[in-house]
Amino acid sequence: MQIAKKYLTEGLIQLTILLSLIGVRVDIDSYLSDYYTPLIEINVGPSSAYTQTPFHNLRDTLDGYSVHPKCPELDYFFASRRLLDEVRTLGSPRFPTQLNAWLVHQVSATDKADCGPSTSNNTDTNSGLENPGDEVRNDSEHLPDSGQEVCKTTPELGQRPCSAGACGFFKEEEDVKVKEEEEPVPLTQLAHSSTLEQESLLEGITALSDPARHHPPAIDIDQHWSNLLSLSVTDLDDLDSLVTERLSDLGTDITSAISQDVSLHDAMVTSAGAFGVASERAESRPVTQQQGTLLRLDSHSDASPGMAVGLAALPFATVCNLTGNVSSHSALGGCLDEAVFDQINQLGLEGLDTQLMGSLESIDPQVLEDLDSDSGLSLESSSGGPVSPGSSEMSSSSSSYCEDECGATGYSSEVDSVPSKGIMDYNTTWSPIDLSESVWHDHSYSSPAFFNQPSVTLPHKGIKEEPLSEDDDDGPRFDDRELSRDELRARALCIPFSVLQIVNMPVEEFLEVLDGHGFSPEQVTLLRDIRRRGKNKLAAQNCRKRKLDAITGLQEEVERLHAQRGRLLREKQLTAKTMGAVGQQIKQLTRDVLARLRDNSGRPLNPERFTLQCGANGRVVVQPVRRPAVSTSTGNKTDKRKKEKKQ
DNA sequence: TAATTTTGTCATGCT
DNA sequence: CGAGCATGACAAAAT
Repeated sequence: MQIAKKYLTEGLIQLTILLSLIGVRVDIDSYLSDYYTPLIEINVGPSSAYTQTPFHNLRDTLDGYSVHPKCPELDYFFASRRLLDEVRTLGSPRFPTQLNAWLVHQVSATDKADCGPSTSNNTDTNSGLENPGDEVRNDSEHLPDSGQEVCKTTPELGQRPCSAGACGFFKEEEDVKVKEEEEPVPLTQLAHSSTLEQESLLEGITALSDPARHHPPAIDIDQHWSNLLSLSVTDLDDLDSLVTERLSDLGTDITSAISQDVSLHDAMVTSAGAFGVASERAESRPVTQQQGTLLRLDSHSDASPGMAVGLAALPFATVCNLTGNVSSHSALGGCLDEAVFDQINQLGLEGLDTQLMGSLESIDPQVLEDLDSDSGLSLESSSGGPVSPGSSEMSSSSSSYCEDECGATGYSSEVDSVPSKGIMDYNTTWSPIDLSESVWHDHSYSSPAFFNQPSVTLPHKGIKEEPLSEDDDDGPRFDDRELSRDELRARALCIPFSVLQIVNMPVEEFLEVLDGHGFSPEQVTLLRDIRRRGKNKLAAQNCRKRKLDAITGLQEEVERLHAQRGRLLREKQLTAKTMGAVGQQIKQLTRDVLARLRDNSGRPLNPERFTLQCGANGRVVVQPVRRPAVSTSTGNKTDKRKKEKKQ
């Protein structure tokens, strides 16, 4: 997995460089950080509780990166999300669909007939997966290992290795483009001229094109490519949720939805308006022929590699979206849009999202039960929060009282991440896109569509209770014990607001609700209690989180001080040893000097009775030993005192 | 089933 | 004065 991750990361970087050459702006950091960091925070997030800070306090400062002081990490999140939103706004419409890539191989002119229609025949999911033998056979026929043979048999193949390299794994794109105008570049040559990673990746291409050297089973080749290069490109928001929660159910449909032959070269040439060569070639050829002759990116939608779907696909998803968006400015971009994005729409939106909707409608209540916390109020740090698209929507909202900018901020729980009945009824403007972007990732109560509902439209008496009671399909299975006590109480008193609404709405709106709906005193009391308990629950969670952090910090401080103490003790021992050595040298010197001195009667001085004293002016004076003896005695006394103190 | 941890709630003080 | 936050304490639920 690490190797695959390394490949994909490096591939992403190279592809980013490539795209930047053709004028496509790609912000890797935002994607990588936006995607991976929340995942980290889900599991070991250092401040998941801090992110629960009610965000309506932050709504005015998010764009300015001024976030809650307790949550400094959100600065990074919000900055990344802002960049992501900018990228998303580069092109519209946005396709929350998936796209599989990137098996790169060569297709001869005789293969056009087979490959070309495959681009349009999107419902065919076996572009390389179900017919691996055909792939190998075609490759073996048209892709001999010799580059010269490639030139002879398929004069157009010279373009494809470049495109293969353009798939993200070659650097000198311009050079290769020039070469592809002059002469075909053999695959092996390209592979040898690249970096180690390129060689590793292109090794598969060579293997495919060289049946004489490698005769692995076709399924092995396909699996190899699936593991290495089959990158299921998924929308950033619903990626991990789809993987983790619905992969088993939707795997087949995802496969069918995203398996299509997408010509990256189309996108490249389309986007590479700056390259005259590419533009000329693009204009000189019919679109259909382009699709047939250009590099073909077989989408091997092997749905099995979850990590390939979950991790590796992400950067490429953004790249694909970007490519599509940028290319839409040109004529070929239009072709690309029509040929690719329409299919993506059909397959991805209609297929996947309807599948999601259907699966959500028929979702097992047990799942809800698993997701639901005891009281429905859980402090789950939302993985999708930082990347939740709801932020942009909410930022423009003026009346929302639960602007979950960071996704985990506010009164959140997993229970509302699933469209449970009571919540679904408020979500009158629910759409598949909203679902795919928020439901699976945003584990908070504060779904944008949900909380952006004007409060005026909310209070339909019993509107929350209706679905709970009227559900014929799974209502009875939605057990009451899954509701929190406050939810049950609110239900009992027919309060037309959810607990999270009550807790998250601003105090002004809360007061308006209390005054303007004719609630009974019991209802008002319950509403206040629900709000107070919900606030306090979050406060308690934050408090505990802070306490744990404080404990951790103190433990680290203790360790640091222990290390410092050991260091100081060693230093003290060394100093004492040095001082002892110096004292011995002084004593020896004193004896030598005194032995050379004589008293008034000409006798040598007794070293036991005299000593040398160094004055402040540098003069050395002979003194009787008494005074030094006194001083030493006092020194001993102080030492004894110190020792006693220590004991 | 007991021990431990987690979580929700209440009371209280403070801003 | 009320709302909200912080936190200790307690109890119930979960592990």
